[in-house]
Amino acid sequence: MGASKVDIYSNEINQIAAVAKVFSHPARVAILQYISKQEACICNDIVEEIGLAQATISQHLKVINDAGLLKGTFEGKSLCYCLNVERFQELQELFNSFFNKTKLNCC
Amino acid sequence: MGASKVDIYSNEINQIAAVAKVFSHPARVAILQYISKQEACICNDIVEEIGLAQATISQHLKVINDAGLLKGTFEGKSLCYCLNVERFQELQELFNSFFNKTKLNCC
DNA sequence: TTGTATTATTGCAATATTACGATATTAAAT
DNA sequence: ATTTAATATCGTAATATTGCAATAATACAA
Repeated sequence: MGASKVDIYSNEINQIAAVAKVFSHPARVAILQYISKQEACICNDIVEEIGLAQATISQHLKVINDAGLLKGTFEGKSLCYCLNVERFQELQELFNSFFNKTKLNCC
Repeated sequence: MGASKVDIYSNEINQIAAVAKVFSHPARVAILQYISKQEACICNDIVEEIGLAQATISQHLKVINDAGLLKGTFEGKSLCYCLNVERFQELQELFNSFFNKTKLNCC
């Protein structure tokens, strides 16, 4: 007991939940927002900006990356974290399709 | 350590994360979907439908309810869980506004 | 190669979530 | 008042998440 029973739900449902989980921690929302705000997506003042330890930020970045939301590129010296806007859009559409479908037949 | 540092983020960011958390468990997504599908929002076959213990479903319903997404009414004998579509719409718009704002200035 | 700056990984402690059985609570029916 | 049903709450065990310090790994510069 204690573990989510992922196997009893449809793929669609698990997918929605997995995507939502990415956005379900304020640090990750803040990171996404910050990354997108940067002029040329310049990098890791994220740690200073947000005020968590570097290890913690790195961990959150991994979660964001696993969702396909990062597009890493190199620009001179340092790694550049960049939002994968296409994927981001994709997730938005996934959400909207769930919301719209759910709204349809309700009392 | 281990607890989310909610106080270092803006209200907006915390709000997004809180809303996402509701949808971040497949059982809750399934419940929302099921509730909306029901003809007149008739009630708690949710337990049978989803296949978790009654206590567990009740727990998830509490989370959904705390987000303002339930509109309980009585219809004859038994409690009727009903989706609060207005609130649901509100959350959708919150998400979309975050997504849209974030998409704007990116490389 | 050696140093330096940046990011990732590991190990661990604190906290949160998930799930369930058992036990209330509530409301209608008898 | 009792019974019966539906739902909520409590206590507890299992698992997951969050956060950090310490330690790798990586890449560029000297």
